[in-house]
Amino acid sequence: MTTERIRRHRHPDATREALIRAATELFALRGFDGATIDEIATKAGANKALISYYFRGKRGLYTAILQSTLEVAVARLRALAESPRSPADLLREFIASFHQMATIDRPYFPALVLREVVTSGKAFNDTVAPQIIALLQSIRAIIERGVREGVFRPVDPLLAHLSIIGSLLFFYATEPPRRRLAAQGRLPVSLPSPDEFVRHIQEMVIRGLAQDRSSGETVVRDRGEHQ
Amino acid sequence: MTTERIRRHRHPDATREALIRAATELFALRGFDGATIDEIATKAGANKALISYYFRGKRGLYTAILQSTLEVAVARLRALAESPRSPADLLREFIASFHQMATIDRPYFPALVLREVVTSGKAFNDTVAPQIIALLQSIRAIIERGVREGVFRPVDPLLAHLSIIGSLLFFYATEPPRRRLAAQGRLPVSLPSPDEFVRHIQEMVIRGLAQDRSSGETVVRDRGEHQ
DNA sequence: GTCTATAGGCTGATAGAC
DNA sequence: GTCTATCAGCCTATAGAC
Repeated sequence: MTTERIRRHRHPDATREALIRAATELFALRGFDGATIDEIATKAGANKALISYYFRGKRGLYTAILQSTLEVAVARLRALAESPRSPADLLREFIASFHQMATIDRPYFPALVLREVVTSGKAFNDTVAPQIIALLQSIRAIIERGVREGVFRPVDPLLAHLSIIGSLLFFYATEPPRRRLAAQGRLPVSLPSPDEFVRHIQEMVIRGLAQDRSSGETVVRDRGEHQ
Repeated sequence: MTTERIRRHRHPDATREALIRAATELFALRGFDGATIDEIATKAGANKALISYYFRGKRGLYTAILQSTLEVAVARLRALAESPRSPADLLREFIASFHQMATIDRPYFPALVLREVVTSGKAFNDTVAPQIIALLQSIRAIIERGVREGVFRPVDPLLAHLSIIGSLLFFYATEPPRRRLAAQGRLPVSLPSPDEFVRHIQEMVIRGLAQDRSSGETVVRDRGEHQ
């Protein structure tokens, strides 16, 4: 009974998934060019030739990771955008959901995506762009509904999308270096918890988008006793 | 009268500056590892050996660019933070100033900085971190004054700083790919002008930070005729 | 499926002529 | 200051044994 048989019996694609996990972290940390297949294989506890075997090379591994990561984000947000709840609630929940993904489910997702968008490398046109546009469409639907219903001021949906996504990606992608600076005692302020960030960005977005009180024709009860 | 003599006579460090200009763009576009000294030299119309001559190698060129770029940003923001004008005005002006820098003065600054912060590479600790902290201190001073004066709600200055800077860096760093998508007709929305973005982010920030009306003890004149 | 060995390309750096 | 020529190192990919 060899090691290989045991491993394969327990989990069919253990090696494949180990490679994906290791590569996700290294691509996020160092970028496509900065990460080497040697490092990736070592970290995954696998042989580097298996990257070609499973993914047809380094680029294939990278694209597979990007694709599957974005798919999850797109599916989540699409489901949210179709919900009939209030636009403000949906944005709040989107931000909370992003937080869950960026800290628990896919910790390296923000750095990975941020990097790829800035680079707009070879994977961008076919793999990334359509997914980014799908994300935009979902946010756009929520915002436009909010504007129609008179709870948001009339904002450009693309601009709103960019400022929300930009804040989120930037915050989570820069968490590791921020933690490092804090640990070295070089930050002049205390580090807020991720929960505090979620609340902060929710407040900034909702307040930033909110329709001015008593200035529209839709808002009527400003000083009423109940609601 | 050779070509070299003419060039040197016109401008002492023409080659040095051509290398910096070319490298800035390529580092911003492809990252430190993605840009090659061959490309940089060709784009600059210089010989690649001159990178070692002027900057002691590729890394030295990169660090020099990062350093000088951040210095400019830090100096500008520091001057702003020391102004006695209203905190809201200062934030508006900071955003406008960032826009000026990101579009005219140093077009590749956002992508370059965003990349370096995400990577937190070798240049980070000595060159980048102190400058980032200096930027934070300036924004922090403005925000804290606004909170003291009762015009901003009590927010964590680091969180406010991150959401402002994150939006700005992300927006300008992703402009080229966005333009490309729009040119291909693949964007489902029209592309707002940079001016519209400036106004949008100014509104989002000021509204997001504003103290709720008629809820603080500091705000007195809400309906006064003058002031 | 996994591994070893190796090929082949590209990259950054520099010695030395001009 | 600039350029040519060259080198050593590293990187990805893969053929072929197991």
